[in-house]
Amino acid sequence: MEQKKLKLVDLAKLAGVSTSTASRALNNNPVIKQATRDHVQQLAKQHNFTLNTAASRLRLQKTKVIAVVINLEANTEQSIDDPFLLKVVSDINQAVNRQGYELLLSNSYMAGDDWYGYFIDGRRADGLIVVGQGKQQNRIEQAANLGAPLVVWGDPKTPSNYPIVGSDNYLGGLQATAHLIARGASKLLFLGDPGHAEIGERYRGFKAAIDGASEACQQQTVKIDITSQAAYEAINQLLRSEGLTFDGIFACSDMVALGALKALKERYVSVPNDVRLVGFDDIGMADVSHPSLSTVRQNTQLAAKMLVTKLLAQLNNEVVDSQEIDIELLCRQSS
Amino acid sequence: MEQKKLKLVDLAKLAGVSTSTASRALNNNPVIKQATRDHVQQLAKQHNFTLNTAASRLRLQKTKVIAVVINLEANTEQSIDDPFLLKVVSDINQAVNRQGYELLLSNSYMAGDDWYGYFIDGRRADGLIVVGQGKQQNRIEQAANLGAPLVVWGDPKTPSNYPIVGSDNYLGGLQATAHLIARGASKLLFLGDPGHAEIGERYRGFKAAIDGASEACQQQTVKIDITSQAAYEAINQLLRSEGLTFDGIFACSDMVALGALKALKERYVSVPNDVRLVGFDDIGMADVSHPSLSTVRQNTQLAAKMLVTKLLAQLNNEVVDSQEIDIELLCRQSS
DNA sequence: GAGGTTATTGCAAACGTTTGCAATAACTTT
DNA sequence: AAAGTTATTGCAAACGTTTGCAATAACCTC
Repeated sequence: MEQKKLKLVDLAKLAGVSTSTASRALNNNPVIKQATRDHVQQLAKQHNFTLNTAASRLRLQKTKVIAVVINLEANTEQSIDDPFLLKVVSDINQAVNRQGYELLLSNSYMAGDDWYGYFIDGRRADGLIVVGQGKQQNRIEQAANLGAPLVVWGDPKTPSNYPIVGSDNYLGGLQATAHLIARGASKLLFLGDPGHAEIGERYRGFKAAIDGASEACQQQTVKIDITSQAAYEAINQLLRSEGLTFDGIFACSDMVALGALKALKERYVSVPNDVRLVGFDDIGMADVSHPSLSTVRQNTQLAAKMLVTKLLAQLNNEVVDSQEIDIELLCRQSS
Repeated sequence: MEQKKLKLVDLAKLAGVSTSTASRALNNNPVIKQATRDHVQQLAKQHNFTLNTAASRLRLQKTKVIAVVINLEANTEQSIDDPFLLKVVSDINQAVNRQGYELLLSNSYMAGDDWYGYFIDGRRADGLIVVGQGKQQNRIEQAANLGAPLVVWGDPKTPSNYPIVGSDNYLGGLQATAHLIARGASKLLFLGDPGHAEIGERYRGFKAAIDGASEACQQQTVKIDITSQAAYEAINQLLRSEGLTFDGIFACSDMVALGALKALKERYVSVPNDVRLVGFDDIGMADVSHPSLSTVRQNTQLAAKMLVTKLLAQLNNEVVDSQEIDIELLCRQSS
């Protein structure tokens, strides 16, 4: 069982051909006679031969690996726990695999600030997918400027020298808020931090919906972190100090919405009767929550596919640009 | 900006030393004079020099990479969406990084069946962390037998030729169920598939608690997949066909518990008054749910640390064995 | 200051692939 | 059957590190 690792030269010897022929045969190079190819390949299978990727990468100067960098501001040292982000990563993993690439999961802890050097020069990956635009995109910009093949999951409306794939956050915010208004809400609350790129767009949509409403609406914004905990506390606090000053909430994410929902329920504010609530993302829990959560669904699967496609196009020296993914308003019980 | 990649030999030239000295200097080899080391290192920083990992790995015969294999039965082609599993991966990522290793995220789609060949022989990683024991562990066994450094997140009680790290599922099930009984439940329902390794242990704990109860208890088991959807449907179905035949549920996971909770609420079964409910995992949502979900907390952070520690020990040729992680029963509103 | 010891550096080989080019084998064509 | 083509294979170099060993430089000791 502890047999010596079979190298290409050994396989070649077994097949009675030279190393070069063996190599070409494995890569199905048509210059090699079909019979020889079959023979070598069959032998390889039989001995479960595997190429040494280190050697192969060194020679080819490419890795067939894509690095996914989780780019969170505060959480640098913490593990992420927003299920939505993890879902995005998982979908990217799928998409990457389907293209025959491997996925190196990384973050700034490992990569430091010089992503180009670390990943590209360091030959750890052929390209980068950055998840989370963050507030400061200087590291991304730098990597892009140095010529790193790179795509970002974020807000596509952000002007940038790199392609961004993401949902139409503006439209999402607009539709969600318009929906709240249509359902009778007139005192609207935005829950989230407009300083964040994607959320800022959702906020713009929120305001646009209010501006465009036929009836006059009040509005307020509570700026919080994107966690259910923060939302829970913020709503609690607000209810305690000001009472029920709103009848519609557009939460910047489902986790935030669910935190708000909990606070509301605990204080016997009925959702959707007293307050209508819409979230963003459509995480699995949105449907399971009670009342089920109306939300703006982000098509992460399609997005992941686009991200990878655009990245591979860059590896192919094509120029690609940002792209918006359609969102879908899901009206469930909370609104 | 599109400057040529600096190689070690170039850096050496800049520093006025030989390649070998440069190499040793970068690795802080004490055989090199301190001044020289400083000089080279400073120069490296200044030019953000990065070693070519492909070359380095080829030469060193190790990668400084750990592969994490998501080992799910059905979902092979689907992206995972159980937030708990994703949390585990995220925590492993942390732990791996802290040890200076990178994380290759993989699954059977890429790796095929011969994990030893693919990862170890293929020099893609130095060791494997398998997440999810699954029902059939032949692939794991095979890899372990071939000598792959490998640890598994699963049920540590399973006899195996490889180390397993996981929670004390039996005790968790026991405590959760005993807690339900202590709170007055006597008609108990187990929600989950006992055929699955870890869940089987939870089920054993469930039964043991009932056997050990001072009062006689009824019990029933509803075998479902580990999804909130399945739980929702199962409970709905059960209520419709049989009515409320239980007053305590031990769900094999939080997602399952939350699915059940939704079904109960929709049918106006009060939790915890009519039915007491305990889940397993302590995902973020457990606390945010309303009523908040009592559950058995799994210490994924500690587990991740242990997994990595044990894997590195194996790389160091030490022999390690399975280990159980303490669980903690969290009594919240649902029970 | 000669001989011995130790601290520091450099030479060159090796890790296992892939590929340009040259060489051979197998066919055509006349 | 010789000469010209084309199909198939092999030789050897290259990818960029790391490291055993030999070489040199620096330092002692008497």
